[in-house]
Amino acid sequence: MHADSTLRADPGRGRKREPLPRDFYGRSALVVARELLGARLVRIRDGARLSGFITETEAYLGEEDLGCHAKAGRTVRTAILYGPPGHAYVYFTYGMHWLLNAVTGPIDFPAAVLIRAIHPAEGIEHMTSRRAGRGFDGPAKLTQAMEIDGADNGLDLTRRSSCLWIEKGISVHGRRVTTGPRVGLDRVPEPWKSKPWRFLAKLA
DNA sequence: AGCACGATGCTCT
DNA sequence: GAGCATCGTGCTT
Repeated sequence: MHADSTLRADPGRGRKREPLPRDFYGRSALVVARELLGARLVRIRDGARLSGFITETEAYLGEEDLGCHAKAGRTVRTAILYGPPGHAYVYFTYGMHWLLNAVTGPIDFPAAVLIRAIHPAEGIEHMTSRRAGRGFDGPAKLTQAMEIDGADNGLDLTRRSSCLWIEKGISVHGRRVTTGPRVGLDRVPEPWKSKPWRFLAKLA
């Protein structure tokens, strides 16, 4: 049984199985975070497709946002956030985890969308074995399942040659979207701590 | 079902 | 040297 069978097909137009274009990412991280719900995250590994539908995202918006890494300004680590949209920002945290973001908005405005969870679709066996059967709902869980790490930092998500991109997936109706405060920002001051910039999709 | 905690190393102060 | 956009285990309820 294929996981796709539980999800309705995308009725929208536009080419599927093609990386989303640069202008998709060139908008506000808030818009991109919402629009990425239901999109298909694709990873090519050993010539095979691993993919999953994005079910949870968070937006991080500029130097003013004290939850965003760019709050410290332009550094070696955050330089990618100031570059063109549509690139991967992959960073290491808690001494062992890699987290995947998509850079958004115009050049010189540091913003990104964190991809926090996927509903697996292709290459499930491969991803499950990477996870020892422990699931994909968590930003470090999906990177482990898809073998995404620091080597992927800066990749252009609009190019197939990156072996990492995002495609049009299924459309997620507004009724199935919920928002809330971003996770893990306990020591971030208000109002940033409580901004409802986390987006969750209930699929099928 | 929920909380506390340790693992483990990079980044910025 | 402190803090971290987390996870899995183990213990309590």
